[in-house]
Amino acid sequence: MKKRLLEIYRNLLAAYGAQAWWPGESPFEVIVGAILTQGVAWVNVEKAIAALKGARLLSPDRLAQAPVETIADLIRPCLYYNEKAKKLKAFTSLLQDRYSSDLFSLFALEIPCLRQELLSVWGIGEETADAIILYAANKPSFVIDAYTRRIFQRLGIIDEKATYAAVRTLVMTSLPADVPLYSEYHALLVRHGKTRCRRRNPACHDCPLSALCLVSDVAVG
DNA sequence: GCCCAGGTGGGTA
DNA sequence: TACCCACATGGG
Repeated sequence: MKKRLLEIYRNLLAAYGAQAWWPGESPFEVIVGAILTQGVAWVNVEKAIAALKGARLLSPDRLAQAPVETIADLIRPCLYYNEKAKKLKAFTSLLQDRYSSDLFSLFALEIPCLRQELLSVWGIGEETADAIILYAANKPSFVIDAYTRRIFQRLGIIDEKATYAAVRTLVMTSLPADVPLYSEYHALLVRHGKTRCRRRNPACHDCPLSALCLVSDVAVG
């Protein structure tokens, strides 16, 4: 499996080049982006982050002090802005209550503890937690998203019923725990997914991964 | 007008 | 466990 996953990685890298993820000027900005991007295109997140910056609210303390209504209004371009304003507050509350608003105290935890701590926050699920661990804390935790599942499914690597944990474990037990590798791999999967493996698209023929596909005639969707 | 985008939580059977 | 729904903008 290791050989196969690395082969996929190399093909994607050759086809699309390095993706330079995650865009963000600070770890906190990465976290905010990770929450705001839930179920929404990144262009919308950029607008929201710009608005938060403009209002000088892009820091744990400032965000913790700001009313949810104010935050919601600023992040309106993102979908579900009321929900997401609450999620941002939930995270800053954790940071204040348990880590004296110090991000690096939180990041000092080992990956399993850090992951549990993040998952305990309302609004942070597995994908968001792993994105924060990988791209903000710079620790090796592979991010599984809808594209990853779809692509691996169409390649015949995973079952459509595979759980998040199962896919993540498969990848993490096969690949070395390497932050640059995990970062780039996830970014490339998203890039490929956007280009080729959208929900309604038929199977990938004529694509960088077609030679690696174990399934001859993949079902749509 | 329609589809869908770098998800999560809560409710029901 | 396994679905189903709410959340509710903006670009192609």
